[in-house]
Amino acid sequence: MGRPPCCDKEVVKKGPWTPDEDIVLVSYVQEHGPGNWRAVPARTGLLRCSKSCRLRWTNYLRPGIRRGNFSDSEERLIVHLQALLGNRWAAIASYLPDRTDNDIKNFWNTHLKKKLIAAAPRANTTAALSSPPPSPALIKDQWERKLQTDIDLARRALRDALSVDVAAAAAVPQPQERSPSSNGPAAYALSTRNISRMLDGWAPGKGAVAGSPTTTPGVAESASRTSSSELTECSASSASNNNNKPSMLACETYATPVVPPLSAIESWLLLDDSIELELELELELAHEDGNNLLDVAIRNYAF
DNA sequence: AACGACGGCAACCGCACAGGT
DNA sequence: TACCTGTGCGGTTGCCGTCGT
Repeated sequence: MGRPPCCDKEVVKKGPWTPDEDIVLVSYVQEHGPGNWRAVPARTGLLRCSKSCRLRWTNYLRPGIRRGNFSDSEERLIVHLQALLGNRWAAIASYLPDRTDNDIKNFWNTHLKKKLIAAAPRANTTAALSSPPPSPALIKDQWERKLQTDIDLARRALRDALSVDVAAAAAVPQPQERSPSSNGPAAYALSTRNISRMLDGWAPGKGAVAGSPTTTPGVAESASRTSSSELTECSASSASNNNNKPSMLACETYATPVVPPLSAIESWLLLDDSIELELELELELAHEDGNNLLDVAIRNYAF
């Protein structure tokens, strides 16, 4: 299988995106929906690689993205999901639909990793959070196969848990909106935030998947959890207005992604520390005993 | 005030995979 | 079935702002 043709054969611009480029990209996506990224540079005149366009959209311009401070519950959720799923950031991000995988990855690498390392003296088992629990009884291949099975089972059960817990959705802690005063340093970042904000009113038209740049099962799960959100087509004609005003988004109605009902999973994931240590120990034992992660979780937390 | 070290984060790179032909 | 193309994903890089000296 050959490597896909890369844009670097052409003259492509690299580096930070400018507000003008963002507006061009946003306008294009409004009109055509996300996808067919290969056509974007050609049809918009952007001197950007198609991959760069996609990345810019999915990680920054896409509606419904929340940036900035991670709440404590988000932090703990990430830690536990990372322990379960490993560095599968897209899968982890599917459980935090308003966060991008890139954001979560960066947050993990810059904050959580250090935090866990700093907390290591508290419990040696914390190391298990950043790497699969090694079992002397299992050789690497066996371990990996088993891990994959465990992940699949865990994800299925998480999905089930989420689907039956709608009633508890109200209990989901709402992460704090980042205040404008805590914005990043760059004035440009501010402007892109504004672009993102103005896109809150936008929902893709037919054939476009709202806020779902990926087709991974995890995202599909995320999408299923937003099924109650109302999606309405936007007026394509509005996209021709390029004056960077919110009014350019002439959607009749729109829906921001519904925060998924996470209380059941959170009640399991957001354990207190003492329970957490017991669980980690048992998870290691479970691997040696041939049990799966989910059995342990169910046995302990019975969701 | 100037400079260097450090940290955070946006963006890039390259591989893997899925779907179409 | 094999190949091609588009897209997704995780790892890594490099820029830029902040902090300390």
